[in-house]
Amino acid sequence: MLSERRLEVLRAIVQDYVGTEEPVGSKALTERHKLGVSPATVRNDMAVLEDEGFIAQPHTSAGRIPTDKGYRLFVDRLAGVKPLSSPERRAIHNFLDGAVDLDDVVGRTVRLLAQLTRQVAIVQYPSLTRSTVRHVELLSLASARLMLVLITDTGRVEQRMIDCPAPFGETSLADLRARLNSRVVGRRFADVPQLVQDLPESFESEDRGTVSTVLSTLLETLVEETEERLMIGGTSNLTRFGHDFPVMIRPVLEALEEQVVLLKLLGEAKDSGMTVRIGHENAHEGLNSTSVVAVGYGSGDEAVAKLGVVGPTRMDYPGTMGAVRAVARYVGQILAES
Amino acid sequence: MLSERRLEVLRAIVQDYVGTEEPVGSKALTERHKLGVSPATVRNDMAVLEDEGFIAQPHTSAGRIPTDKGYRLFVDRLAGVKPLSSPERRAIHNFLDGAVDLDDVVGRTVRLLAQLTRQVAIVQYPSLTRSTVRHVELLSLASARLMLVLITDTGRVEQRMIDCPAPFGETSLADLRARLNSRVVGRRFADVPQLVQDLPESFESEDRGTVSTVLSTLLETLVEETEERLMIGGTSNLTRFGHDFPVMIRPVLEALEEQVVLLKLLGEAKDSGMTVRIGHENAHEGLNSTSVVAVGYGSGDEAVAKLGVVGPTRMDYPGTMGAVRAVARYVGQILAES
DNA sequence: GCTGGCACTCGCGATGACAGAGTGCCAGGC
DNA sequence: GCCTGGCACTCTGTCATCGCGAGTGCCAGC
Repeated sequence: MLSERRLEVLRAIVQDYVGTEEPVGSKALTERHKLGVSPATVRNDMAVLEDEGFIAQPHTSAGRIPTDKGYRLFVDRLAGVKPLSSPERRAIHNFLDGAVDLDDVVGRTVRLLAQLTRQVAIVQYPSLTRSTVRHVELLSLASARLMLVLITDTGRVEQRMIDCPAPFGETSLADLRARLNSRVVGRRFADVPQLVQDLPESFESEDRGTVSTVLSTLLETLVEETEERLMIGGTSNLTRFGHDFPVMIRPVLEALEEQVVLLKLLGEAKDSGMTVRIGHENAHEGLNSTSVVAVGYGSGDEAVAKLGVVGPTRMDYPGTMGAVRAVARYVGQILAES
Repeated sequence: MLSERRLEVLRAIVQDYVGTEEPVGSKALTERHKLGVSPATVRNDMAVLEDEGFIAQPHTSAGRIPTDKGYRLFVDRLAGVKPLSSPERRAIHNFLDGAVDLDDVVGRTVRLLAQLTRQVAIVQYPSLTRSTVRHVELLSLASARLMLVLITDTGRVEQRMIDCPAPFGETSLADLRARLNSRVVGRRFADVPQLVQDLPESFESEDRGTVSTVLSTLLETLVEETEERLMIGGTSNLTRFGHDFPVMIRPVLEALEEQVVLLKLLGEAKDSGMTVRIGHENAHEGLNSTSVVAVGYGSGDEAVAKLGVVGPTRMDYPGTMGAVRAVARYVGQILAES
């Protein structure tokens, strides 16, 4: 077990390194922090911390920098979540309140988060899996061509074209529309399949083919759209990465372009509470020198999606976590209201 | 006027510089290209080209690199558009054919373009300005709450919530829906306002308020959505920029994050034919060291939106132009079919 | 267990020498 | 008049050297 003072030394190292981007030595530490001991003592502590793998020296006789393990300890035991300043709070409200639709909410959120944390922000669209159906609409575009529109409680709209096997009259259409809605409105996506299972049977035989087609398209949409979408922003903050960034930035940009990678990244985050993944804790290689701070957000108690930021392992964890949490909460509220 | 050979020298310089990324000297030129003259002669030609401002030397006694003006001449007079290879053509078809909806088409296009050109791709969503209305749908969500869904011929769907001033019956709703559609379906957005102008008058006085609200929301949607959306991709290709890229890349990433900037950028491109903007020809400062190749695309003869790529001024213009044009054509076809 | 002192290591920046690439110019040849 | 070969010059990039400063590890003493 590490003594109280050693932890204090680690905290000081992390804080200074995050601030200066330069390896921090024993003398500088005692000057900037009131540790109440001499540099020599700090050196001994540092030697221990290095043995334990919490810090490392880039070269012999340079200062120390925290390792991933060091950051981990810092996040878990030494750092709290820094609450936002009230101007920052106000900024969140002002910025998000003007949103007109879901795309807008997500877009604003991503920009806001990037700006607050000065890092790359990722916001997942509210997942359809846990959503409920607000409305299903069927439109007749041509005699044998329908359009299916699905509206969710999170304000998302999906549409699909349907080519019917046979012409489908307006009355049948109205009938199907009404029955469909009475069964699925307010229900969760997951429950829809069994709720509509027997619908075709109640129609005239000539219409059954079309009804089945419509239903299968609907179910397909539900499944397909569970593949979530997301939006990212603030990539220009990557230039803040460090001096050696040409080599670091490439794999990160590449990872950010792969939606699949990002979805997996967010997926790995815990459903509730904040998740911080540091450096090599990230499964994806390209992100081995980055940290990810992610949290779920949702309109009710349940998280419907996640959002977070990606930045250098050398980041201001308390501040970042504070911003991420605050934004997530407020987005949740916005969604609940709309 | 520049002699034939001088132009040939310029072409050789551009080609070599694009290939090697290094200032090209007279000796290297005569070795790699069969100019039929000695290095000394080429030196004289280079001196002239430099006087005219087509090439420059980074430092005294270094090789020459093309200036923006040099690239301009190259593009205008020396380079054709390189047709794609047939594997590339096939790739386009394979890649775009599987698209299921508009988002998907745009998403695939942007990825494809980034991959083909190895540069940053920008694809504008088909503009609603020149689009026509395929269908307008009105749904009643609650007694005094409606949802308006607008479907365009390019497959785009927009929805808006409407809070009615007074409850609105199902019959009135069906009535409004029918009349609205009979008037606007197949019409251009620009024509819609006058087509629906007198609609409220034909309704009962108690419903007029709601009808007006619906109409104004519809018109608002038409206008608002003329602010076009776009999608970008391939930002990791920015790392290919050059050696001095840390300083170049930052403003570019920043510019790419500003949709407004990009829309203006595409807006500056000619409506028909391909537009190439080189270096300082771009109005936006951050893009002064990049070139933009853009072209309109559309489902019919008319361009409904634009797409293009952003890359270093030192880019393979013929190849890039070929790829951009080919992709634009094929996307146009896809849109026309759907 | 903390502290001050001391010798040692190592990275970094400045300096200078050097090779290589490229230029401009000039005199001579076709 | 235009092209060519030759030559002197300039500049960059690289490499080795060197001294400084920061930082460490260890040890003896309190």
